[in-house]
Amino acid sequence: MLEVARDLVGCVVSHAGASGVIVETEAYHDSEPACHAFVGLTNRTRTLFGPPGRAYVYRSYGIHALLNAVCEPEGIGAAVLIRALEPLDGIELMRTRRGLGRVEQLSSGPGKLTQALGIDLTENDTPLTGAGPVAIYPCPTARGDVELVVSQRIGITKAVELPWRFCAVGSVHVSRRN
DNA sequence: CATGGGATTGACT
DNA sequence: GTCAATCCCATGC
Repeated sequence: MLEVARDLVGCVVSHAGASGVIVETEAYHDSEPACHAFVGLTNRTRTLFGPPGRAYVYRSYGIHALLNAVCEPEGIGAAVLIRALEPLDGIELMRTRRGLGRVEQLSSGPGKLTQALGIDLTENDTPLTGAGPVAIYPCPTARGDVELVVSQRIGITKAVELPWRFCAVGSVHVSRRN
């Protein structure tokens, strides 16, 4: 799971005419209380405990949709939260969806990037492999080898100490800089 | 069936 | 720096 979180930085996520390069991720696992799957298998966490390579999308604070990639085998509740993107294609469409002009603010946060890509709860439990509406794949240009900085996860109240956040060094598109 | 708490954001002091 | 918006869902009565 941590390996997936590291590998996803530098990959491309695309949906509905827009795409971006992942510059920030966080890992979550059912063994620690910050993870939704910590409470066990419920209707909400069904996707998390399902097969890997699918999207877990949920509503945060009643307002935002947050995108995760489920990443451990079926029966283990673990996922990687996609926290920020560097816009790649469909930037005008992203601007329209976000109602903003500045590229640095189009997708520099987990709620912002789903809005920019047009992702909502209907994409929950769909495959990320290319067979579904949301696709994640390696960056076509030589962007794969990114230097990472590891830190504590953001915006949570439990298991705050785990160093499970991964950011691309120097990116101006991460949600919060060091 | 009622309640409370978020893996956030943007507006405002 | 503070704070409200807003809804899904797990929990408890």
